[in-house]
Amino acid sequence: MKQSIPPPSTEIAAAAFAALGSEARLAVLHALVRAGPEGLAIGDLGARCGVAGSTLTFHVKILAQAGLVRRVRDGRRILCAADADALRRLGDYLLAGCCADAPSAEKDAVHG
Amino acid sequence: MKQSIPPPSTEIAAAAFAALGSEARLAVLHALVRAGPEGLAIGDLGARCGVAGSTLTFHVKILAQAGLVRRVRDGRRILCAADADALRRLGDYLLAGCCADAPSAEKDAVHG
DNA sequence: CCTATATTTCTATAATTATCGAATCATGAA
DNA sequence: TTCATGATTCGATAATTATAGAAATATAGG
Repeated sequence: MKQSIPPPSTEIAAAAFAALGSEARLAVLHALVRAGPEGLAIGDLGARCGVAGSTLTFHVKILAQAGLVRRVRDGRRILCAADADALRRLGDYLLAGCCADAPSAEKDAVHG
Repeated sequence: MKQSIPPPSTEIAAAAFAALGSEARLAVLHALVRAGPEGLAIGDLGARCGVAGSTLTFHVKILAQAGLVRRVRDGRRILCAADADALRRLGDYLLAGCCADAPSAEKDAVHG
């Protein structure tokens, strides 16, 4: 059963999409999604994506501020993990309200 | 049955997300999704979103180049409509390959 | 052809974003 | 405390993006 989740404001959704709108960050997120709930440390991400540590910090912070990635300290490392629920919500946002304003079509259908 | 669709490259997906990463464009897209398959003309979009015509052309072009919106001429107007399939694919992209690299968890599950 | 309407192109400008090295901070170990 | 490691902050720079007015283009109608 699908629970009802408040729709994010346009502002928040746009920030989340903007966070994904960079090849570097999308690569980071994809690595985290593939890594699953245990996540990866910043350093591991840097090794996989080939960018400087300070750049990684920059990108991960943007993903975290957008609510798509969570960070927890583990010793001297920071473990990052993708927030699967947030990603699902964001995906659902894309077609939310589909056809609600359509003049003659059936409402809430997903048009093709 | 869900048909298998080739995953977009990181580059293409990032461009699509970047296209959505603007409040103005997200408002445009949302209006088009709500309008359904018949779509809306540039001028109608301008009226709803309160931006100048040249700015609308700019944003709609970015959405179209990202493959999220289609444009067809109708007399002296340009009708724009959201591409629901593209939006679905983009939503699916977010959790694609989920947990594939996880060390001990079940594969392809959506972690929470 | 002339006019009106709808959209696009051109141009300029303001604002934001991405990148990385160097220095700094935080943690754990000897 | 000293050292090593992992991450962040700072500062500078290059590149991209958003915005809109003015001029140009496209279409329809008289």
